Amino acid sequence: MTSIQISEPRPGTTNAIQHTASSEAGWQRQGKLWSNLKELCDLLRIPAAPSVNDEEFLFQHVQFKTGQRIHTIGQPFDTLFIVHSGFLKTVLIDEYGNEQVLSFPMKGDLFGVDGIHTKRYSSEAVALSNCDLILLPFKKFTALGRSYIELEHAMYSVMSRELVREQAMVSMLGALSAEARVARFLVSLSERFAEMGYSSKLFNLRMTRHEIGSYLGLTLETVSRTLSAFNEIGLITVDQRSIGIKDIDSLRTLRRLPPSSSRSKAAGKRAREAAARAAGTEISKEWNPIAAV
Amino acid sequence: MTSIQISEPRPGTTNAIQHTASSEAGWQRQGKLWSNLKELCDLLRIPAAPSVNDEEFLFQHVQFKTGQRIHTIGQPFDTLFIVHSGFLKTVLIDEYGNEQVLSFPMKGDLFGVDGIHTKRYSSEAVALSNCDLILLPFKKFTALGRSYIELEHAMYSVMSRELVREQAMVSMLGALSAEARVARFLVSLSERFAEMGYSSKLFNLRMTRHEIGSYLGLTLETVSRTLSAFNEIGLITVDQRSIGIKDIDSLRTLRRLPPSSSRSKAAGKRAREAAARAAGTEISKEWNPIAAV
DNA sequence: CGGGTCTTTGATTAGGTTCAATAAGAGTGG
DNA sequence: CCACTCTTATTGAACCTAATCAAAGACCCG
Repeated sequence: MTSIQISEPRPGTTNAIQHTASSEAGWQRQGKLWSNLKELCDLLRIPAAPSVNDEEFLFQHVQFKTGQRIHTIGQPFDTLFIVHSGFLKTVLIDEYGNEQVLSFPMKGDLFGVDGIHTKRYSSEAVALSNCDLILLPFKKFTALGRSYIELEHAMYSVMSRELVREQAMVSMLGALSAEARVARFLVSLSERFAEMGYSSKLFNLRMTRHEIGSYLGLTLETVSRTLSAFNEIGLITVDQRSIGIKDIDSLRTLRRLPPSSSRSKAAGKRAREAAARAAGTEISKEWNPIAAV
Repeated sequence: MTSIQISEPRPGTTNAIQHTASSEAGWQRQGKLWSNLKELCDLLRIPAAPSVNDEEFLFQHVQFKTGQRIHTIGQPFDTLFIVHSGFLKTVLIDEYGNEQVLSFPMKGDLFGVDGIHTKRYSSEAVALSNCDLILLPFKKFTALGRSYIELEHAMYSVMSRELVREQAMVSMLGALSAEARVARFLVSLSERFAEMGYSSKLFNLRMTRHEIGSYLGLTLETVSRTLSAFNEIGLITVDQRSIGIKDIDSLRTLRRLPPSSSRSKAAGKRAREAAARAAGTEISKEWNPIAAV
């Protein structure tokens, strides 16, 4: 959104979480200061623990501005975060300082989980827009889990969901073409926006082409070109950060023969069944990337 | 190892877990039938809950033979698995029947976690060798967690570790060249074998080139060629499934400029620091893939 | 308005896939 | 025990997708 990105002077360890809700009066008007358990569960899209409408357990909100870093790699872990509003990215940084985008957390997403194991965050989270986050002190949370079984289970569930998401990501990176990746990315964004109550047909990207590329294992040029190509064949409209979805079904089914790998003899069998459903052969030579699935 | 692979007629839902330890007498001699909590924690490489040397909680072992399927996609979830001995693979299967290998669980690894969220396994696990697995009925386990805090925390920890592993995988697929992926794969295998008490210098691959390729997002040909190339320049020796590690350090530091993506302006700063350490420039044009890190 | 960031588009290159053919094992059965 | 088959592995040659290099345009914010 803006150009500040990462520009913040790396808040020392605790500093990052000190933007308590009581500062920056202008911004906080539109955000709540505390949420109860019920709201948490709703936000996380997990069956709310009905027994715990208890008002005594409240979780603090914190606001971050575009470009601010929520936590850094190696910082001692003690808190999980739930996105109440806004958009972020989580990134890994290699020894050359290159960023690898891992996820784009948005409303209802949990992040910080990677810190549990080593007691230090293994990734970095940055606000891509002004954000309202809910703090989940891990100790407090596990303690609560012991009293409220549903909550504990919810935690497992959310972590499992994250794991499945990562698996899907691995699968995508391992097996899909550039166009298919971009297409799926758009579809998943569209669906997320729908869930959040925004338009699924017209929305603004909160991240740069570079960040999308990193997330999808592509270069920013390829992302840009692919979006332009989708635009030309009428699947979407593109104007900078603004995306209009014109043909979600084509986007959803767009793919190309996996770059190979995969196909196993066992696959042969299953492929035949699948092929039946799929009906119609694969893609012509021309620029017509839409498989008839 | 053998050719049975996946050939099993897809055990109906419950069938898969019915190889109770009391069948197949010949094989079970060499495996334990039950493990206590302490052994579980040791196996999982997590700080053992010292208070729970309790002999009353025992977990059943189950044996699987090469090629047998432990669980299938969509099968109702109720059990986690810990590998006591043997080698497996977990795979996702797309609509064309293509396999995407997600992991190669071995001694001390937990799998089945992806089933928690949807109550159904989202992946399939297959034995690549004869295996001895420990069953962790999820209900029983969470119940125990409530009594033994350390155990609950251990579960979070292991799940977090899995998540970090997946993140590393995503990062690798998104940013590393084919040679670097294969090199890292060999290094991680070597390290795992060392942990398990085997030789880190000479070992047999338990999986096919095809499976490695799927895991690394490459074709089997590329894997084969890369191994041959490593062999030629003396990093390893290869003879079919047998791998000899000759220069682990070169394998560990081998990489190539990320295919792009990544490099951000912020990276510029960090890159300079990193470059200092890195000292020495990148790779010559010739086939000399070893960076001087 | 000016500098910086982000995006688009073109031309070229190259890493990795694809197709194809051969070889090497492993298991089976006569 | 050897022939036969099936799976797995190796290697070559051609092709193609996506990366790289380069340059210009759009947008944003001070």
